[in-house]
Amino acid sequence: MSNKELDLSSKEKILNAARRVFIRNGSSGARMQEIADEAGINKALLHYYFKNKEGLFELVFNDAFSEFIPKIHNIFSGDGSVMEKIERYVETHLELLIKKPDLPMFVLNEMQREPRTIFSGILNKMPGAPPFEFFLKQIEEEMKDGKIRTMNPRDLWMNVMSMTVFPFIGEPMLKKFLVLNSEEYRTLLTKRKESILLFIQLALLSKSNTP
Amino acid sequence: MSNKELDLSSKEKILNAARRVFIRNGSSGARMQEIADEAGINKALLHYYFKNKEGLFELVFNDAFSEFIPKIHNIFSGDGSVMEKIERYVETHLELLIKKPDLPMFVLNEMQREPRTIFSGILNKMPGAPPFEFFLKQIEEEMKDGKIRTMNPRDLWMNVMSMTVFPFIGEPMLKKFLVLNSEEYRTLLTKRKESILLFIQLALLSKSNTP
DNA sequence: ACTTTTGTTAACCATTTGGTTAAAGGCAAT
DNA sequence: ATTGCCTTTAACCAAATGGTTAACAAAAGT
Repeated sequence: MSNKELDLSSKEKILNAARRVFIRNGSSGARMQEIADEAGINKALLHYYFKNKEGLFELVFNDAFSEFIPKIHNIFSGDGSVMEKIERYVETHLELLIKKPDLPMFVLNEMQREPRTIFSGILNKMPGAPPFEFFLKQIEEEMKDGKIRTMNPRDLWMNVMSMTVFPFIGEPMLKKFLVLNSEEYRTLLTKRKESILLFIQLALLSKSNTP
Repeated sequence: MSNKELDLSSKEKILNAARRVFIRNGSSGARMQEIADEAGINKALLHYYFKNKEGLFELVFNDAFSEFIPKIHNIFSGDGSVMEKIERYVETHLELLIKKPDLPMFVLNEMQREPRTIFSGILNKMPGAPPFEFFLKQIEEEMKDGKIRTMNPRDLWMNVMSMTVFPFIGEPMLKKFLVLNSEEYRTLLTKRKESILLFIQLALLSKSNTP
């Protein structure tokens, strides 16, 4: 239990501890006793406030999306050119990722394991097809109009998300490949926005030189 | 136990089962009994051939790198321009990833949890700094010579790896964003090589149009 | 043939782990 | 003070889990 939490309600202390432990150890690696210890309360109190491990996990997992989803929804439902939306997405997501760098590993790992019934509830809170479908069409339009270079819109979008998120998931591997220590790596991440957007602009807006 | 394994030695059957179970459930989610069942042998036999869970995990984990590391080492120690090396990397890695799509999630997830002592052994089998450092210098050279566009070499390399690996880790999320079902997604992945390389070539070789 | 070594199993064990219980504190309303 | 309600805890429990044992089966060596 961190010092700042001393005056929080027990329920809050538990939730915060659960968040840390689940994110650190994963759903199956997390121990209820460890959560209780880290919250500074008795283990029985976990079950007083929350049904069971699964229930506590669901809350933590759902909460992991709480900031992300509305912001994303906002960006892709709103106005703006493709490039503007990409810029806003990269900026917004990077900001979240730097605040909570271990969230995507946690989320994607748990999602891959079991397409739980749980997820039906959560993923339906996701923007769902409409805004994304619209964005993909918007990309096609701009390509047809010659505003950006023509390519598979889904590949473009896959590239944007990959360059944004992967550095936070592949850190241990990338550090090796880039010959950087943790501090240098973190510094690199803080300058990541400009670097991603430059790369995308070059691919989408420059005059082709290749066959 | 799959049909093809009926005539393998028990040790091999165990290793194969362990691979599947560890990759499916992670180190902490895997159960020795599940491995035994999936191998079609008695649980005690696990401990006859392998010291314990940790030891079995190590073997599986190490083996996950066995194909990757020498191929990578080969590419980056060999001759060729930056663009040629990138092409060979993307092609080689994609080929491995399509064969074993769930390996990067497994590996990166386990690496992030604990910088285990185990890893010292494995990661030292990694090419280590030398070939990567050389490649980064080679990138700088070619940039200085105007052969490819100038940017932070590490950002470039981060982008290349991200676009290659992330689609295999972020599948559940990307499927939502791209409005694709599993089959369509897999089809997209098979055409991924050309799409990544096009994107990189545009960014590195085209004439700039932007401020 | 028989002895030794290797492979395999059912039964067992100790510990861990998620979860419960019953009792005790704390505290506001009466 | 007493009642009743919410909070918190120590002790406890049953199931799951990693690992061991001792006996049995199958090869291999002689």
